[in-house]
Amino acid sequence: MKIGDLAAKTGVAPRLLRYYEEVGILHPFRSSNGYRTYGEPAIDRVLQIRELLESGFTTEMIREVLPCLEAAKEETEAPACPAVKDLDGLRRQLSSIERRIDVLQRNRHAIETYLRAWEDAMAATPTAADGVPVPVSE
Amino acid sequence: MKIGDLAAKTGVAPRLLRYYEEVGILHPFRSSNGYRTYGEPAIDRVLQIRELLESGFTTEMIREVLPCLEAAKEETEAPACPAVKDLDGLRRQLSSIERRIDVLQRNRHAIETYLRAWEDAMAATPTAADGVPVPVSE
DNA sequence: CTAAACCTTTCCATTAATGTGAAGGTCAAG
DNA sequence: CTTGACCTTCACATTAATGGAAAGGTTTAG
Repeated sequence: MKIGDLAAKTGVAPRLLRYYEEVGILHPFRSSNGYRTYGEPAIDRVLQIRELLESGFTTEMIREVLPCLEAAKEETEAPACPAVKDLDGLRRQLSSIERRIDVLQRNRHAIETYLRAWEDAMAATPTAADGVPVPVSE
Repeated sequence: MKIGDLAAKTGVAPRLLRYYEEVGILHPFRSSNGYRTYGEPAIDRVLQIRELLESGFTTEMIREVLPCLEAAKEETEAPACPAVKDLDGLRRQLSSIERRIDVLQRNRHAIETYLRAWEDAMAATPTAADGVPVPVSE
């Protein structure tokens, strides 16, 4: 698969696929003409990368955790050794992720509460066309 | 409270406090000499901003949700009206947050699994000083 | 064979968040 | 009144992620 094909299948611009290689999170082969060549697994890997980037990971964090995320997918009982180099780094990543889940959950809850209050108010109150409740004089 | 005090109490550089004002997520008063003046609530607000930034929010997202997060804290039954301008934007933020929680949880789980497998392997296997399991010939 | 549609590398631009320094105003302590 | 520690604005630098164009090689279709 050439870079354009992978771009088409993932919706990620060729420019970015080259960038991901540059920062060491994607490792295409090269065919004799110098063209990058990707296998099928690259599709999932790129989608995974996008997902992580959109969730606020940096490419550096991704470089650390991606090998282990992929190793975790293989049903091998004994862990393969890709990320062995820094087990502690991995633990730090893990607690960073946990902190962020926590923040996200707290804020999700606050927004839900706020939205629900608003929706209740909308249901109980005459509203103008723009959805803003009309003040009720009493 | 002047900018240096707030910086000291939050651990956030004055430069950044000015930046947060510039992008509209922090709103100090000005005293007659032109100095920025912050009240006590600014401390929590700044800490909240840091937390959100570190969890991958942009200042733009923060500008959208912060008023409502603060409104949600007040126990007022009827929602105050700060973020009224874009209730739909808020719903989009909410589902974006939910997507991200999802991604984070999936990856937390994968990393936990991987780490646990590694720890088990370490416990069951002779290890060298650097913590890397020694291959056992059989 | 040629033109279109790929691919390559290189370099420059942009946005967000942040760091840093210059040039100058304010204020409190000595 | 002067000095030092603040504060102000303005401007430029940097890093990460991304966009884009230039100049040139390859491949495929006609």
